[in-house]
Amino acid sequence: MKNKTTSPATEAELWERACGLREKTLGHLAAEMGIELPPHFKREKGWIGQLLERVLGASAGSLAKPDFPHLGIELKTLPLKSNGKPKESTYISMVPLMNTSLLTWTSSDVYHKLHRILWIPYFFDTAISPYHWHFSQPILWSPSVEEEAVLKQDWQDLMSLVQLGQLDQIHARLGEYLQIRPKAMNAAVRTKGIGQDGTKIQTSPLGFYLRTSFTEKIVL
DNA sequence: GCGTGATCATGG
DNA sequence: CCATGATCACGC
Repeated sequence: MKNKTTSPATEAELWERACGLREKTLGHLAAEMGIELPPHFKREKGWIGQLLERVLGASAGSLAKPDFPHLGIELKTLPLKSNGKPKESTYISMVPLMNTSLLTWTSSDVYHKLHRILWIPYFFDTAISPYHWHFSQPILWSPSVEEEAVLKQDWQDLMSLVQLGQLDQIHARLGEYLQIRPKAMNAAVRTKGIGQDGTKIQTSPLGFYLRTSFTEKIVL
């Protein structure tokens, strides 16, 4: 992708740009940026997110950052079903598996990423070409006090399993708003973690995700 | 290998 | 139909 928008100076400017996306099609937006949809669209799972980074002027690439560092705002695309509800869970960040003893909720990646999010919803529909998919009304969101209390509890519960060497007991059914699922190229990928006896083991990389039922409350 | 962007594909 | 567990692409 070639064209890249300059970074928005203020939250208001970012919001203006985001609202300009409303009702636009994916194909139209790509054309404006001088790029084409990839031929194997299904395999390029992050393509829309990366397009929006460019369109809205987010910081480059895969650095560990909020997408808009000076604004403290994270950018997330959100696929919607035809009924307007989210189709998928939302990836937030990797689960730290080593050296987590001093980590707290407010010092965690999850806390910082969820502090403020610009959601760009779009209608996901495999019955038509992705070229014709429409963006919807953007949402600038921060968790309520009540929501953050639950998120914090989920994070603490899940992280305690990580710290206690109980990785084998972690699965996606745990957590009310937050869940942990694999996050890797495939199931053969290994990283270091804490095992049952407290020693270092090789294990699968994991990620924190927001449940679809939680993001549904955001878009409704 | 790790972290960014996520959705895919199948079993229940 | 749906969430879980698995997977895809890319930068460095």
